[in-house]
Amino acid sequence: MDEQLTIGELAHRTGVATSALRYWEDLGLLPAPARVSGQRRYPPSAVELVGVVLLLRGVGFTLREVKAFVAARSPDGDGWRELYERKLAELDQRIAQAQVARTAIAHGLACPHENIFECANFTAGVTALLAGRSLEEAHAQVHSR
Amino acid sequence: MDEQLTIGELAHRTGVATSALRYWEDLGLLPAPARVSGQRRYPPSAVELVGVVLLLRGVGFTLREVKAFVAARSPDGDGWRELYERKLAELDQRIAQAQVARTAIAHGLACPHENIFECANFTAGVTALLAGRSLEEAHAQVHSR
DNA sequence: CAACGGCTTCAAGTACGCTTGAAGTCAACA
DNA sequence: TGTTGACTTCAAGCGTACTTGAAGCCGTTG
Repeated sequence: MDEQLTIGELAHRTGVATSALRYWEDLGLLPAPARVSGQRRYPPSAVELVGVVLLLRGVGFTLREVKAFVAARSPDGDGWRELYERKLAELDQRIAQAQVARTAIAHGLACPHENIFECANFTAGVTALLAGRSLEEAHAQVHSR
Repeated sequence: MDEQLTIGELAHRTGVATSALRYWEDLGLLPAPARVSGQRRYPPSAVELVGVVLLLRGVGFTLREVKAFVAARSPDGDGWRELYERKLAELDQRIAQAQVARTAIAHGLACPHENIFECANFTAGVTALLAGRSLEEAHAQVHSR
């Protein structure tokens, strides 16, 4: 049936603008497809490839990271395994943070306080987040505030 | 002890650059703090406020969305409740998507295929994602191409 | 044949989220 | 008193991820 897709059809099926698809190709994110009288013709599998890009971009990876991710698989070197494991760990962190945010918002909804910051439950996750970000020099904090 | 924080101290405790804090203030994301001879002095609660911004920004909300989120709480109107519920729903979607990505990557790691797209498990989540994004007009697809 | 829709390239513009640099103020300290 | 360090404003620059516009090619259709 549909052996090959024009860029318009691919855009239609993925919800990604044709301009974005060309941009992704320029970045090396999508492989340059075959051409018929100058026009791009994509194999049906391109739909899934675009889907993977959407998925990974959607969870916070940059296009360059996504590129490394999808490109890593072709050479059967061993680098990709480490990369995948790192990405997996990053993703787990993101998920954890998203769940912290989720409970914070949910608590914000349930909590009658007008000042949300007065709720310990609300600020608990925030404080944990900050603990990993503050530039404390480890000591100098033996005597807390 | 530390009643008031300078911008440098706030930056230090949150890991956010002073330039970024000023930028956030310009956007209206952070309230303009008190001044001592021209310099900003933040209440200790500013640390948590910055933390909330970090948390929400970190899960994919834009600064304008975060602004709406934190600003919504002050007027005791009823708009904020709807906003919070919407954000909560968005967040649940993000978490779900992140988990789809997680299982996809994990499967990519476990799967010996050199072409990941040949794994149904890998593409399953992608296909679901695309289903919600494709611009199909429902009919118009009876006769393909 | 002419017009139309969809494709092509290339350059420039846009939105977001900052950072950087210049030039200056201010309090503290030698 | 002078210099140091942290702060101030303002304008400009930067990286990411695109979009938009101009100018043109190509195949189908009236």
